[in-house]
Amino acid sequence: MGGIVEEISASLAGALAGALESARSSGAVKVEQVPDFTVEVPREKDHGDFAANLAMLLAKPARMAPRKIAEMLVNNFSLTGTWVERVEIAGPGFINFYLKPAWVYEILPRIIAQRENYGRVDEGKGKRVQVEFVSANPTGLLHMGNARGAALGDSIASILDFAGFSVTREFYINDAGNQIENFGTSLEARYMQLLGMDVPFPEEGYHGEDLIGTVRGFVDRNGDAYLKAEAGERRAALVKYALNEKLEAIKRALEDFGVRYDVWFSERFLHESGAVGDTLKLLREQGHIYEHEEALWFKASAFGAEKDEVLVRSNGIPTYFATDIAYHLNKFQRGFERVIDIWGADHHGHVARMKGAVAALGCDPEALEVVIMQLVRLYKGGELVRMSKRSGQFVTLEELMEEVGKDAARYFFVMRSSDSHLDFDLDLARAETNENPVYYIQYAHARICSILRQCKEQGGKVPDPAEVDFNLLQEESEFALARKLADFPGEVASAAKGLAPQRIARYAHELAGLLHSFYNAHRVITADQALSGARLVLVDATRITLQNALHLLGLAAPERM
RNA sequence: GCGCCCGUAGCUCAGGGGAUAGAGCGCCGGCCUCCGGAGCCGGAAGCGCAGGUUCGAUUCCUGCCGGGCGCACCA
Repeated sequence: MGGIVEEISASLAGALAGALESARSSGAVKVEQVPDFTVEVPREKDHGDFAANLAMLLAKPARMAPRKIAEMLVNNFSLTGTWVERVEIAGPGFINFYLKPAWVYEILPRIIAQRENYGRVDEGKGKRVQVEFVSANPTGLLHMGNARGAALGDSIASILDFAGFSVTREFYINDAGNQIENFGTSLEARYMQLLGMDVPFPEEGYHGEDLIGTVRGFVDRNGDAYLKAEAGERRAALVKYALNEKLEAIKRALEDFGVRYDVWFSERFLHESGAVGDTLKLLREQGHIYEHEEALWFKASAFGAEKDEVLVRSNGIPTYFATDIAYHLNKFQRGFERVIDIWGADHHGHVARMKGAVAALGCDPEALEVVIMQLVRLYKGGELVRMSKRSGQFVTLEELMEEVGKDAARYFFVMRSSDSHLDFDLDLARAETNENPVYYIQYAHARICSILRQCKEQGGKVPDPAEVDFNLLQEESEFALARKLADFPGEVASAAKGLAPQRIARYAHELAGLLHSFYNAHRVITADQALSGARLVLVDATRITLQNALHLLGLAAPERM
């Protein structure tokens, strides 16, 4: 597994290290250690296919001019058995390797053979990793921030899976605690109001319009049966009904968005199973808890946080933080080696104390990674739309999908880094649907499919790569396309390492661009059968790679548009 | 005030210790008798400011300026 680019880079590095060895044993260069050098693909084409910085790093320890060292290394470097055509010393002391162009075409048979697995790498070595994302309160519908979290989390999970990790996608259901109490009083007020009573709506309640519809459904079923019931019983019935309805709506919306979870984890379970109490006990035994003004505090400041935090209020009710600690302990108890949380920027203050709590429980705080995503700002009619469940003003995930489509929305959310703000101009997204980059990529895929259909109609087929002469691919745009295909495994590895789906988004866009350029310059199906065969393999390999990249982002790879 | 994130082209954003910093939109000028013009080709235009580390800084560090978000016995 891994890419041809990585293989060649590694073998060149090995050969250079060997060259340094022989230069050393002959006494030409005097250094104690081989420095940590790199063999990379230079940005400039004119600087070769690969370039090494070894000579520059040796300059100081060897007390020699870098170009002089480079010369010595090159003299001790054997070209036999490699793709290297020539070596050049350039600039301040770079060693630039120029390869026989055919090296790039080695990738094509591999792609055809690996199909939907092309691009898989083994960064993870099967390590178990959990990605928890969205985890929206089941008290309303999903908004734009949740949508970004969904697109990000799902793509990160897919990329990690492709990079060799064993991934679990998890949604944490906040179905207990303070907000549920609040939810209950809000529902109760709506219930009374619907039944004609003049009761005030709680100021801090959930003002969302959707709640009225939910309660109306409850009334249709139960009528005024709960009017005379005891308040606690009434609220419990309302909450049970509403939570179920909201959660189902959330599940449906996420599924329509292309997101499927492995685990839906209930907060209530943590309370009912005694996990919260056990966790508090554990912390207390370790001496990380103290009492102050009748509340129980966690010594978060002892673990690098800014200040200590309340775990149990003076009224005896544990805080959200206490429950969250129990939840994270549970995650580690389930055997995950990496635990990744995707949070909105408004929760970033929570990171240090959560890591502190993990450390206090004897787990490795490094094993908890929190991806902070900056908030989404929604613009409509040139004005900022305030999104808040309390105010009831928000655009839901469903509405977003209706307006711009699932694929466009998902691409938009992951095309930029998570720690970059996202200005989502709804009008623009709606008006310029055709200009959305996702169509550009999908169009490239559909275009190839069209060529392959054409080929089939004419009685032809994509030949077995073993029978193809790739030396016929002499055009620059052919080389550039194949070269880009070879980059895919490396891109997957970087995206996984950086939890950065935007890398895949950009890669797919660039690959599509190269396909379009090639397509406009040259015909695939021509009278020249040998050349057509080579080009068919080239575009088929492009189709496979585009499809794999699109799937990592949860986007469709349409055969027709 | 303290903490985290961000200041890159007119706009929205990628990138990142190296040798000539990219894309989309917008703007200007071209390209189909031809496998899908939802496309292609060309052009103008940029690393907030000041120090520091380094052979080399747009990238790392410090300070400043500007923007966002946090700093509850809320979640």
